[in-house]
Amino acid sequence: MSSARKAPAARRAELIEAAMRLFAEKGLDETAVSDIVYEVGVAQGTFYLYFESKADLVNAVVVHISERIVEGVERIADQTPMCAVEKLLRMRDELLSVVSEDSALLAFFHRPGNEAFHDRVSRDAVRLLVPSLERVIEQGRTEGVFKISHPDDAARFIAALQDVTDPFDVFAEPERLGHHTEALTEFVLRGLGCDEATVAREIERVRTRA
Amino acid sequence: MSSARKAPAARRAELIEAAMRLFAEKGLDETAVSDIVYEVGVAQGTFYLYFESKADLVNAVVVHISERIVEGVERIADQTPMCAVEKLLRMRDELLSVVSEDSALLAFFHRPGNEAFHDRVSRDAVRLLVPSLERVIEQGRTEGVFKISHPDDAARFIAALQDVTDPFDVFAEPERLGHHTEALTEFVLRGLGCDEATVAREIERVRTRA
Amino acid sequence: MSSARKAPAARRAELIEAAMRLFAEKGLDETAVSDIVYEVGVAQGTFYLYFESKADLVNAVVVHISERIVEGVERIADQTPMCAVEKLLRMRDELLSVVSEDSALLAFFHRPGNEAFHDRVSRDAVRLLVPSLERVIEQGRTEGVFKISHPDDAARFIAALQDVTDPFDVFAEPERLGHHTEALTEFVLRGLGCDEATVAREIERVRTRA
Amino acid sequence: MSSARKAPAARRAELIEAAMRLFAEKGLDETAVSDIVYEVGVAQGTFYLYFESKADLVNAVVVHISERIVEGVERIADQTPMCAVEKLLRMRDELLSVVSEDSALLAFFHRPGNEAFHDRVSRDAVRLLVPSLERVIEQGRTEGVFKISHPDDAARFIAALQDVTDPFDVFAEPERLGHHTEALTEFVLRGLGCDEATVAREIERVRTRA
DNA sequence: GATGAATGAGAGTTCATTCAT
DNA sequence: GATGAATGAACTCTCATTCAT
Repeated sequence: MSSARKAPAARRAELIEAAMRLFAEKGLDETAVSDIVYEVGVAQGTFYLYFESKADLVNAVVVHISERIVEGVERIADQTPMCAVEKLLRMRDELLSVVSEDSALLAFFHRPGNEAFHDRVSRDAVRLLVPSLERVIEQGRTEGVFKISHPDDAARFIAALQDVTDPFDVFAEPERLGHHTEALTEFVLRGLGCDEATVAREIERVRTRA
Repeated sequence: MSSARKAPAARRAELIEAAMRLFAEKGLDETAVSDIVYEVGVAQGTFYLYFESKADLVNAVVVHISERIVEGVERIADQTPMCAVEKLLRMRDELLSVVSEDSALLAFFHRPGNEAFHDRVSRDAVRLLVPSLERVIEQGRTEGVFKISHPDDAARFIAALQDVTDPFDVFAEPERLGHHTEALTEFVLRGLGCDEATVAREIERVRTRA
Repeated sequence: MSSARKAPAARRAELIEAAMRLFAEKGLDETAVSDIVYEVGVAQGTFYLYFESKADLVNAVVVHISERIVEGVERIADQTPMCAVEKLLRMRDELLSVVSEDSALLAFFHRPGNEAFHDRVSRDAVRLLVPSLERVIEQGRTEGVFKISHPDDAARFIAALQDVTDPFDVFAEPERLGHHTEALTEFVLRGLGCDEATVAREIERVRTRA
Repeated sequence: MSSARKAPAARRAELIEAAMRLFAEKGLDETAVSDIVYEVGVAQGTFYLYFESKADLVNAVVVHISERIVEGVERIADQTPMCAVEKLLRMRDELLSVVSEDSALLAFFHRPGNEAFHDRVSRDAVRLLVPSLERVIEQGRTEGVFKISHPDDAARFIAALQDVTDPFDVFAEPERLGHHTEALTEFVLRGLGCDEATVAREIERVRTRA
């Protein structure tokens, strides 16, 4: 296959991707290092040139996924001329879309035996999301639109709600997703203390979009 | 040890408890079936009289924990003469206390290598919690205190927020726990559309209690 | 099921029959004592009231089958007023029919994992068959129809040829069975030194019968 | 022992031979994979580099033995300038000698617990022998020396008679072997329809040889 | 960098057998 | 006679990791 010499980073990426494919197919514990090297077409020993251990690979996969998920969201948080509510809702959309549009990712998390992954990515993504969210909430307080007392906790709550891993199988049908999005928007904006006019306006926007 | 003949249910419980102790100590993967039977003082084969496999035991442990967690909460939801806000806050307290007060449970979930447990119990508990929450939210709508449009989604959000498994290490210090409880109360009540007077009153109650 | 007290011999027979059914289904090694007692509906320990060990049961099954196979054949050998050729051919028919008509027996022997059975029954049946055959051949020599020099060896050869266990899947289709029977008759009668007239006559009888 | 890296085919052969030695000593079921690897001096896992399972090794042993047995016999069947009777008798001798001279093979088959082997090798060898025998019988018919009507069935009968696995413990004493060989020769040649002169000549040859 | 045969501890699981009730 | 929970040694097989080539 691809046994010829290769740029180290490319080999590494190739191994990570093969691993993700196999984890999605067979689950973490059922996937042996030998399966991964076979998939890529390299020798058993080659694996240990790129990863210290299987656990090390698992870490790399967790980081890989978390980064992919958080990337776009952070960019939005830092876009300068945009009001907090707008940012928050765009972050929500970005997060929903990154997961719902990557069916490999969904398969990966849904696979029984990948619960450990789910948990670690979830924690990691939440951890990465919280600072961005906190900044946006703070901005909203400055703008006078959010009346919440503890922006840091609120950031955690919102991050937890956005939980990357589809807790309610909401991605299964578009209709459920629309419903869920509307309810989430209402709940979060109210939770942050928006006035009813803003809440109503944003729900209307969600509804007309679908 | 306890090798004499025993009522089947007692033996089973004994094995589940020994397993939980060891999982908390060494993690799921590092705990061998042989460790569990040694702890209980029975033969290797006895284990397979009560569980089809190690995975079957893990399921039993998940169910055992979920039930323990949800039990008290459901009782509160069904207490007849109590207003919805009161129920909701008591459910919150019950949930926080069942986890924070059982240090074995915390140890269990914190142990690296038990992420899979964490995830599965979390899902399971959320699933069990949602119907109770939904009933309470519906009650609150009837009472005119919650203005939320979608009680079912709200129930899911609240269940996810109460995530049994200590998402932010909030149980580590009492001070953080107080802070968290206050913020959570504010966020949830606002999210459900309570009027500001109620929110303020309940936050005050949390604050003075600590 | 049949857990009530029962005549010892009946219980034993019940266990042997259940064992044979399961051996036919799953093979010797894949059938556990626990499967057998479950099939009969008695407790694990009851088995050891009737058999010393699993090996003891296996012996009992071998004996059971061999006896069933050889029984009718021996009766024919000892029927007084009948010529040797007639006896030999009737023994052949009896042997073919006892196996071909008992599909359970065929299933039993065909099952991969029952090779050891096949072998032991085969040896045992051959051993039991030889004395009867020897007497018939001796009778044929006296009658002047067989010219063979060593009746004892010839008996062994014929027994081996009749090998109870369907070496060539000859029972699969009736047509093959007819063909096989004809060829076997020709070969054996010639092997025993019959004159060509007798051989031709008996082959004709086989052919017109079918 | 021989733990250094080795050509795969050599390793495989080494394992097969060690297995045969142990099977002869202790029987199939009493020989653990761990015994085999210990005998060879390699690690447990090494076994599974060369065989998928213990059953896979057993297959390999069956094939190994069958091939060894049949090899010489087939060579004789294909020797061009030789008459059918001569070929048949040489095939008989070859078959008897390959088994009688390899005491390891005899020990192997006699060991209680190796019945399954006996049976499988027997079937396999018979299967392999039939085509060669059929060709020789056909040749004999062309030469006018065999008068049999169904060469294919006859081939099967002869193969079954030659049953490699010592059905009557005939190899125990040389005298019995001589006797057996003589009787077998007589029976087979007559069975194939040789004229009495040929039968008498060949029996004489057997007798004077011993 | 790459190979892949070799490692070997240890896992989960089975099952013939026993014996107190 | 009958029970069935308990036994426990022994099994096959796995797989992350190493290292001489």
